[in-house]
Amino acid sequence: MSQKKQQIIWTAAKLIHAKGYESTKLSDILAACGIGKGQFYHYFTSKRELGLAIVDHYAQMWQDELIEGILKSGRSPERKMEEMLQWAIQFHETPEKLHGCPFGNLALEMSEHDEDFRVKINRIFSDWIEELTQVIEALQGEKQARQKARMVVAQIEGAILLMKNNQDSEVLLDIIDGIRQEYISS
Amino acid sequence: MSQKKQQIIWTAAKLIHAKGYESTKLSDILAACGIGKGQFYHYFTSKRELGLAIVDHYAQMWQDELIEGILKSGRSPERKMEEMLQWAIQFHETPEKLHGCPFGNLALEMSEHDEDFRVKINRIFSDWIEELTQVIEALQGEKQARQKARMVVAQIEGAILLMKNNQDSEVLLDIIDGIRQEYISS
DNA sequence: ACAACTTGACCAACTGGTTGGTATAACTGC
DNA sequence: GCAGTTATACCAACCAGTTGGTCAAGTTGT
Repeated sequence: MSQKKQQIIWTAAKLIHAKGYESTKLSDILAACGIGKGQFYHYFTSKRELGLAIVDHYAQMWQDELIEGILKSGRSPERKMEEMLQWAIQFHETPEKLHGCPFGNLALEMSEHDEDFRVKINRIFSDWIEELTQVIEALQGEKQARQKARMVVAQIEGAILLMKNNQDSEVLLDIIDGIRQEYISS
Repeated sequence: MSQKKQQIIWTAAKLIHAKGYESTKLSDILAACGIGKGQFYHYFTSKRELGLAIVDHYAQMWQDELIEGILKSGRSPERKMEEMLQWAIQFHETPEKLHGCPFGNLALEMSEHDEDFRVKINRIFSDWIEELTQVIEALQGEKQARQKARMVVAQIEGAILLMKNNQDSEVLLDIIDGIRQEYISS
């Protein structure tokens, strides 16, 4: 993949994260990338292809940072949990506006209308839940570990949603603290 | 408010819930309502006015069913919690496609781009958290009751998000069951 | 008669995608 | 080295259809 194509994906990813897929028009993307439409279509066959590439882009980031970098690391389960919580804060709490979670946003926007989007996003969540299940087993044993992993993932995603609605990260921090108390400080 | 206006709001609410605000075009709404564009503009000054009316519509529904009907009822706190969980399932799990939570969906779509939407939606979540705090105080005491209420609301919203992404309600049921075990079966 | 309701053509701007063409870089054969 | 060829990158006008909103006119109900 060419450098230019990567750049377009990166730039468009930020736009779509901020505004959503449908609300981000091709003209917005072209302007932000500083390219013409013909050039865009040289690299992508459609806006949809770009959208899916953006999901892959974020998926790779999460795979590297969260799955491989934290949950599959050799560190202790307590450490993993704490790092995951810190990562969730860091990833989603930016100095400017609070856009929410790219996967959560796209899941809600696209899941019913585009199966390819839904499946890609679902894979991310499933991987997260799967790896977190292992961490929770190590922390509290096998009993209902998967259910708990699901609950934690849901809680983080829900917290991010509330944060976005509040346009204030305090609620995310509060909820993350509650999760921490339940899994690490006990 | 006239009967016809109510009908338009009701019909459009279902559409926007299913497809999102931006993706639901005025022409979709007109077709579903069986009215002309001029007629639409007789009742609403803009699509945005309709959108806000739809938020009010759902807010009233939640106020009646969830806040007044469950959380502020005279029943025991255990009963209230259980009914809230049942309500959350019932409200969001429909036989057809799983659209997710109207407030969650709109919160993610509109919070950064329309302050009036954000504020209205935020009021719903705040009311919910406020009333749930009282219930949790009655169940487990005052210690960190608000944090816990926030955690439960986040968890339900996150669970709905995962359900939508999975297009399968099993994950919602699993997480609701986990919440139940934490607050009622203990 | 008049307010409320309804109609549907019209509007300018916008939408994602198409197209023919130009510019530039890389390659090939002499 | 250089002209010619090919491949890649880039441009912007064009396209048909769509978008939310406007408007003059007509119909219905009281």
